[in-house]
Amino acid sequence: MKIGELSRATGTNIETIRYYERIGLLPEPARTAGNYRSYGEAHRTRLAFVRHSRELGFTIEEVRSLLDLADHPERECCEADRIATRHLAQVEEKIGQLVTLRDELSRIIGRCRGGLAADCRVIEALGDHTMCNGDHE
Amino acid sequence: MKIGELSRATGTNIETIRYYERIGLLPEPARTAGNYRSYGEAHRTRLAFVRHSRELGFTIEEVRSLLDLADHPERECCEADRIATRHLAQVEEKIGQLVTLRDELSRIIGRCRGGLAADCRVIEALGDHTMCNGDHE
DNA sequence: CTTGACCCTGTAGTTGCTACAGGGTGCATA
DNA sequence: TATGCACCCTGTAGCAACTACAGGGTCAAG
Repeated sequence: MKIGELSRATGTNIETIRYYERIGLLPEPARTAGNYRSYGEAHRTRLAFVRHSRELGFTIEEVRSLLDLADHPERECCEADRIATRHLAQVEEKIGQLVTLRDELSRIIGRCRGGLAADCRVIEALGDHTMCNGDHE
Repeated sequence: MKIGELSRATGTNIETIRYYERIGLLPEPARTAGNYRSYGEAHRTRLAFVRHSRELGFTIEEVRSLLDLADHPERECCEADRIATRHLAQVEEKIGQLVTLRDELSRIIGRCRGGLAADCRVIEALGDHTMCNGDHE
């Protein structure tokens, strides 16, 4: 499989694939006579793992740890659970923040009376933090 | 006011203040004899506006537009409302994505039976996208 | 034998900061 | 007067996680 095929097969940008190789997430594949990268099924599986993890919001370093575990099936797997659990907590925190943000924005918006910026509620609210309820960050 | 004071007054990192000046979000302040930046109340207000906007998740370019409107009170303010509304939509979309993500993660996690990585549900699920319900991204 | 799609390396850009290195300023204290 | 210390200056490089070239090489079809 050439890199373009792998790209299409996994929905990953070609540049991204080469980037993953450079940072050591993907192993260096064999090369053809013309110096083209040549991938097999194992590469596709591994890249899919990486992409899926990234879509779920794991950082590259977390993906590295998860891959490391996947590569060593004889190890304890608690680490994977720990990484995922910590990540879940972060996602939940982020959701909370965004909900606060959404409420703040909703409160600010929609009061445009089509007038001049001088009377704009949005601009006014942005300048004056004390008008806020929630503590965004 | 010296930069350190402005930093404390607005809860903004000194490097960040200088960065905002460099990219033109804050005007260049007057300088003292010793070449120290010297800020006034107007600078503090403007920086507070910027920080507040950033905390609400507006991009630098959006902040630039909003500042531009704030600087021209004779203009129509609909643009501000438009920017904020678009941003609200983005925030709502992001919340939706994260909720999907959270559900996905919850489903994956917590099935660790303390065994070996070979049997790990987390790693298994990461490798196999077809186990997912939602369409994260 | 040339066209076009594909691939290669290497480097620089993106966003929004943050972190130095290597120096200067200004005020209090010994 | 010296010196210590907190603070400030410029300029550049780093972070995450890619993305986007520039400037070239490969390969199959027509």
